[in-house]
Amino acid sequence: MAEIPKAYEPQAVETKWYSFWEEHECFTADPERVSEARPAYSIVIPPPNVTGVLHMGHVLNNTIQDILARKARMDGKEVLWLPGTDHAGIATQNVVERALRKEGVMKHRDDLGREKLLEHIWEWKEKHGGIIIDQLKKLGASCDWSRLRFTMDENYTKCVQRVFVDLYKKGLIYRGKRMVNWCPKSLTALSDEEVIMKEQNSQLFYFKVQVVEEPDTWLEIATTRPETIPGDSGIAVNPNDPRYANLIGKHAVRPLPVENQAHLPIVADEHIDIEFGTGVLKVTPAHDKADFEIGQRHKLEVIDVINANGKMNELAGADLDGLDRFEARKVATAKLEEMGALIKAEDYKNNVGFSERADVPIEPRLSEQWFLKYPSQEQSRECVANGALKFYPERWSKTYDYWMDGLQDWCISRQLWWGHRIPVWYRGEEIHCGLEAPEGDGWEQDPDVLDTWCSSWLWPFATMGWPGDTETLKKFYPTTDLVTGPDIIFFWVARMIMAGYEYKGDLPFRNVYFTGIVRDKKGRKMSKSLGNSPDPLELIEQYSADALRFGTMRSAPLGADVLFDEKDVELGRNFCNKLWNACRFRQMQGGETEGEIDPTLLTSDDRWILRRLDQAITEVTDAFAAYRFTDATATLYRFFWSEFCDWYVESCKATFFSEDAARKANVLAVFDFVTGHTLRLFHPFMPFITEELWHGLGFSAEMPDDQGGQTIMTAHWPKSFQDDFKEHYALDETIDDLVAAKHELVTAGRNLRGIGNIPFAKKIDYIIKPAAKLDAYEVEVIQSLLNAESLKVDADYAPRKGTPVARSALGELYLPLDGLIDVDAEKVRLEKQLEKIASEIQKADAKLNNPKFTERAPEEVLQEAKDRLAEWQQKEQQTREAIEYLADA
RNA sequence: GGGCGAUUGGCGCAGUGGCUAGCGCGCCGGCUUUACACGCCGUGGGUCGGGGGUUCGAAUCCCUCAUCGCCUACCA
Repeated sequence: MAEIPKAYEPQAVETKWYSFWEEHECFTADPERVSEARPAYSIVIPPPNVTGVLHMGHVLNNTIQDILARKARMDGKEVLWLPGTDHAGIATQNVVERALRKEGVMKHRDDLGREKLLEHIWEWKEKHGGIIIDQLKKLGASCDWSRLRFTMDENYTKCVQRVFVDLYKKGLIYRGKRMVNWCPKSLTALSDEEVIMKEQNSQLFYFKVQVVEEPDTWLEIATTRPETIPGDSGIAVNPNDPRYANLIGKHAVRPLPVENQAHLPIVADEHIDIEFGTGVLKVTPAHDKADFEIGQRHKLEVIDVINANGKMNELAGADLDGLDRFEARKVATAKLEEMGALIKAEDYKNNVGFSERADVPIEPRLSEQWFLKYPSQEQSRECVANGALKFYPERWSKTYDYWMDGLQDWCISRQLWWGHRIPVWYRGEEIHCGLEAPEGDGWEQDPDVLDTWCSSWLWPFATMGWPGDTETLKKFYPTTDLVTGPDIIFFWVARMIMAGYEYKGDLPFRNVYFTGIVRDKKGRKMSKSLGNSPDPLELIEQYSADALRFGTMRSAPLGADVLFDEKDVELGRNFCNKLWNACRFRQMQGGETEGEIDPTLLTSDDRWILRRLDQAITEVTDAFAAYRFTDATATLYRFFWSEFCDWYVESCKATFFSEDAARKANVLAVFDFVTGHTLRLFHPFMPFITEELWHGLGFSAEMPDDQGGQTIMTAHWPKSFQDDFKEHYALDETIDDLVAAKHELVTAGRNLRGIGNIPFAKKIDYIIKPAAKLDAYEVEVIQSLLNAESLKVDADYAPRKGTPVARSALGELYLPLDGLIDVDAEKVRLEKQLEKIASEIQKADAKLNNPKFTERAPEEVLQEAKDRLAEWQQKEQQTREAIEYLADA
């Protein structure tokens, strides 16, 4: 047995064990090992962006996955945790382009051209793509790294293309000219999910237009976008609006001087909100989704006045031509005012869609794009509704269902270079969709690439070698659990489910655990600009990975956001230290670990801690089954610190310092039994320190060597004790009462020192008057826990009236103080206590005097209430006596 | 506009019909007690967001109001 060093040095220990696990292939999944006796457990990582660095969200997410994977291994399952990274189209291209501009390699991507830019991005990927993988290893992630995947691996790319071609042939993918969300900065179309609505402090401008047929009539219109007036091709009112009924079918003239000064038809459309503004809408079909649809209904002209880059064009008129859209808004407003058409401008809050990546307002734009009609919609809705696929917390299934109910076709083409190129070729009017370029000359491949999510929605099976019918796929698909954030429920989760049904005929995972969002302790979202996002690597450096994991899990309840506080990590660190020192203390006692427990030598404390351990095993195991990791950590914390260290270990000291070798050996055996179980219960949460201590205490010697290494990783998950075990060791309930009474007496006894302000270190003499015969062992332990010089057992003890006393079911514990008491302070304390007792008695009385209660409450509830009243009355009597005594003193 | 969630001691949370509403951190007081000051011992501190109802009994179930958060939405 190697000696456990005095100070825990996590950095060296963590590196050592991670290498050990990797060398011994502890993370490797082998489909051949899967059998009835050894079921498969699988989980695919939500692939982080290949250029990403580890943040607190990853820590939370991957710690949970690792906990699940490690627990599954201890349950005897063959575990595949499949890792990988995502090429993250726009994000990555942005990052690399920015770097290249900074380095002066290019000003704009057109300077380099497609091929060259892609070379640079690949180069970047090779250089930085491994960073986050190394960081996950630091965290302790037990992924099967031999299967590391990337969404632009050759095989993966083939999957993406194959699916595209298939859906094209099924008629589910089509090309069309539609209104899309256009990002004027990235110069690409975006899906609805990539647009984030943000509330803006805007202005609502009221201006007037003249009705052509009735020159005396002016219509007032409210708009937030006066710069698009040149793109207006109609005026719309609600058909049920009496104010404007007589104008329908007539025309109006734009106030802005533009080349094309046509008369705009006034149309009636149900979509117009009578209440809003003036109830009159200017219709700009080219620059607003709703307007486009109104335009379609009334055959209005589409006048595109904004270019792809967000600048106005010549159709906007000479005044606005070439201006940025926001600049143009100011100019247009000034122009309206100059013309006397502006009535007023009022402050107004509205929601504007922003590009998720480029963070600029998106521009609705008519554009030729590829769209996808979602496949397997019915099955995908059904599996969540009927519980075949479970969401944790369950309430997200409503969100899911709501979205599935209103599915809109997905715009999948992106005007980018980094990504999977669309497998379609054109030659004149001809079009070819296939895995290979068509035969013959003159074919041009579509320049666009696919939305990133258009590859990641295949992740669960594409990473397992699909479309080949591989062993991995057969054994590990569908996966067991998916751990991800609810923010990508539509982006990713829903789409994976649909792809899973469409291509594997089965759901992709059975359970989805939605983590909360990691916020700072003030509840704010973590962000670079706020600077409130700690670097997990620094936290690991300072506190250890185990501390970070435990601290995070301890404050991350299922279904709630995580308010991250570095204090939590500190607590994790402190806990590791406690664990470490408790094990060190064990080792300092010497003795072998293989000691068998002799049931005849078990003390009440031994039995009690075994019962507590059994309880902890049940609680932690149940918590796992319900994905309640916070509960599991709370149980472990309570059990190990409050029950094992604070009471059991302290009780053991009486034995350890005694001369009784047999008794000592038996306590050590119990101690080892408990720590052996505890380390295993902790292992999923704190893999490194538990492995170190497992070896340090010599438990590894008991391990089967079936994976080329002796490791706690494959030790069996503790099971709740069987009845025959409990019987053999006499672990019956009566133990709990005895030990609880003992603890109560000790705590109360320690409190007696408070009366005279006697420091705990001072050895003093207590006298105990036992209620029944008290074991010599119990007396010894109580004396030790009280740090008493002596503890005299005297069944006939007749204390002087008012001697401080502590009581519990075990008996009475006296501390003769002989004039050390501060009479006044003590009196105040007792008076206060009396008030509290009186109020409790009143409550209990009221309850028992209520005939409805006494008639209808069940017998045991009634009895409890009676007992409680009696208890309080007794306390009242005792307190009165003490006060009386003080008055005499 | 619709939906979801939250509201319990200073802070973060547990507690879904019945013990005196718990826990962690913090606060306060005392301790170099033979593992651990990243520690030990102990004390305070809450009319469970407001109001109403159901019930013998409500933090817990129902109604209502308030505040906060999240998601969703083509009110320009």
